[in-house]
Amino acid sequence: MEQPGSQGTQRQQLLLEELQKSQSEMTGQQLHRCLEGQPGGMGLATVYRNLRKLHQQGKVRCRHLPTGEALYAPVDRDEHHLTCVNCGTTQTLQLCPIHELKVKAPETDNFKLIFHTLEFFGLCNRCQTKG
Amino acid sequence: MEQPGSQGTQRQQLLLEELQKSQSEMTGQQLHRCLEGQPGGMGLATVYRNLRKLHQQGKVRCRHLPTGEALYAPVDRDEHHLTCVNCGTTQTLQLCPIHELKVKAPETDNFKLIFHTLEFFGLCNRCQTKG
DNA sequence: GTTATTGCAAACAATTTGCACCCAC
DNA sequence: GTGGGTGCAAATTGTTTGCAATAAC
Repeated sequence: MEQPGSQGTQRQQLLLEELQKSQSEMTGQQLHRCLEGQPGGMGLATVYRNLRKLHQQGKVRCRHLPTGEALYAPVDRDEHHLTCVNCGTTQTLQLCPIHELKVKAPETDNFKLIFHTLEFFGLCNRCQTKG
Repeated sequence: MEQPGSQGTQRQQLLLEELQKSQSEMTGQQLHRCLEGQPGGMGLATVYRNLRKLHQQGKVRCRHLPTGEALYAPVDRDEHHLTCVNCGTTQTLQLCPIHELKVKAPETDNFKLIFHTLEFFGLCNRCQTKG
């Protein structure tokens, strides 16, 4: 298993930088397109392989759209999402309520927490009034 | 848009009951297999169509395995998960830290919260010692 | 040299869709 | 009879894998 502190391979580093640069979360496909042509361009398979490794190293977090696409973001970007179950639009929530709270549970005793994902679902303003 | 309070169709009700009955989260495939043969048995397409509707009505929550499969659970079951990024095993966390905390953010003002998903990632006991 | 990483194309699997049929009202 | 819900099978799509070539150390 790759050690947490390691830099990772060049390609992994590149993906991570690309994600850091981006304002928003990116899919594997987007990362692939985005790096295409560039000197560091890489095949789709490599993109996915490295995204998985980055996730295993706790450097990258992902969530899934209803379409099944995975959206990736660096874990150090501490933001979460508000998604409308009706229209599917998402807004970013800068605040993270978890960090104001100690997670205290017997289950976490033997578990080394690295990051978490938190997503709120509900109805956006538009959909409330439309409904 | 279906109203939040509605009972939904018979099939939706059946799926919801099946999920309530189950101790653990279920995939679409499992629900399909599980209902097959039974009088209420339904095609795979119908299972997915109705799961989507249940999610839109805020009655069902889902999270995705690294494999891309979606796991469904009733929203009223207030549990979350602890997933090991290395071996992928998951434990259930009965406590929900969010409920002890008011989510106070400008973004949530016009948003009607229905439910949320929260998942912790890190290293389980085994993988910590192995690494 | 040995081992891990890559690219390509083929394979995979979960999910979605087209369409004809059926049911409820 | 009209509109929505359903089953089936086909199509779609994101992701993974096999394998030979390549780069890392």
